[in-house]
Amino acid sequence: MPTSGPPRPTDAELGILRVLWQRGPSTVREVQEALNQDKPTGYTTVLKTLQIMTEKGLVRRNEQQRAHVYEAELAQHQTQRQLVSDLLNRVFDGSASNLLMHALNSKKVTSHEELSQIRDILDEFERGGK
Amino acid sequence: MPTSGPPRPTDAELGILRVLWQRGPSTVREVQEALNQDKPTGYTTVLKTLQIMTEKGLVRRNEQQRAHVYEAELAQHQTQRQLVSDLLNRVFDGSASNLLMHALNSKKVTSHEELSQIRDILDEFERGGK
DNA sequence: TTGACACTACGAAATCCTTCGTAGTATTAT
DNA sequence: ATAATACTACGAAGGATTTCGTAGTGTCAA
Repeated sequence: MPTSGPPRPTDAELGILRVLWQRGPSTVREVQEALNQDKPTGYTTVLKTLQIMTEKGLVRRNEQQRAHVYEAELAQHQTQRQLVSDLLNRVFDGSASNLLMHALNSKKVTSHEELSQIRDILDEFERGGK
Repeated sequence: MPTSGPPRPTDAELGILRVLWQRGPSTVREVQEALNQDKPTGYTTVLKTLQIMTEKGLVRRNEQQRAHVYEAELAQHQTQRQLVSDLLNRVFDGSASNLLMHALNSKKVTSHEELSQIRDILDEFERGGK
């Protein structure tokens, strides 16, 4: 068994990861400016958090340039899977149907497109077995 | 606008809420013994956490008896909705289909019953508009 | 070369989370 | 009545999270 991957990211860490997924590898400055669109965040706050995330294995750091370049260790979909799996177990006793029901109900609107997209996923899933 | 409800429960708090949802209104002792099935937990640890949860509005306390009786402030389904809505926004950019896909993939097995149950939910949702 | 500027490293404060020990009070059994 | 027992309240320790200031160092233009 391989070593069991990075831990669940905290709220602030997730905010940074979202930027990295969207922008790709980025400097502290770039991340900070992206976060500032939403909410004022000090430069050294972002720096420190990224340093901690490096220790945790949530991001990887390239030190070739003076301004280090950070990138997410896991792809977005891997973290998404980790977090939804966590919620499924901790809150929904593993019931995916229950989870979906609450997801649909919690949204203001759900388009017909999205619903048929979900049906496609179900078909795919039922056929492929996997 | 009404005051915006209790905060997101932490991990330990969620463990206690699960017991309260399952057992109904319970004393500290009862909660502690239930938690001990899974993982050794000190009595005063449970007590203290329940006191904090009372301050946060996560549980309600009935002090009629010497051993106070606690019950969850929100029904299980309300908290489930809160948490899934949170995850949907913070991690999935509101895409329910994306969330479902990861939920299905993250499970070891998904029965045909569960899949058709999910289809029922979709039908219900599409028809009712609600 | 030297001053302005940008970047990293680090320490530390403020808050939260989790855990547990101790003190105080009430109940129960002998 | 008194000792054992059960319960609440409270403080505090230890760790994690989030934030920011300061120091040190490198880069670049005038």
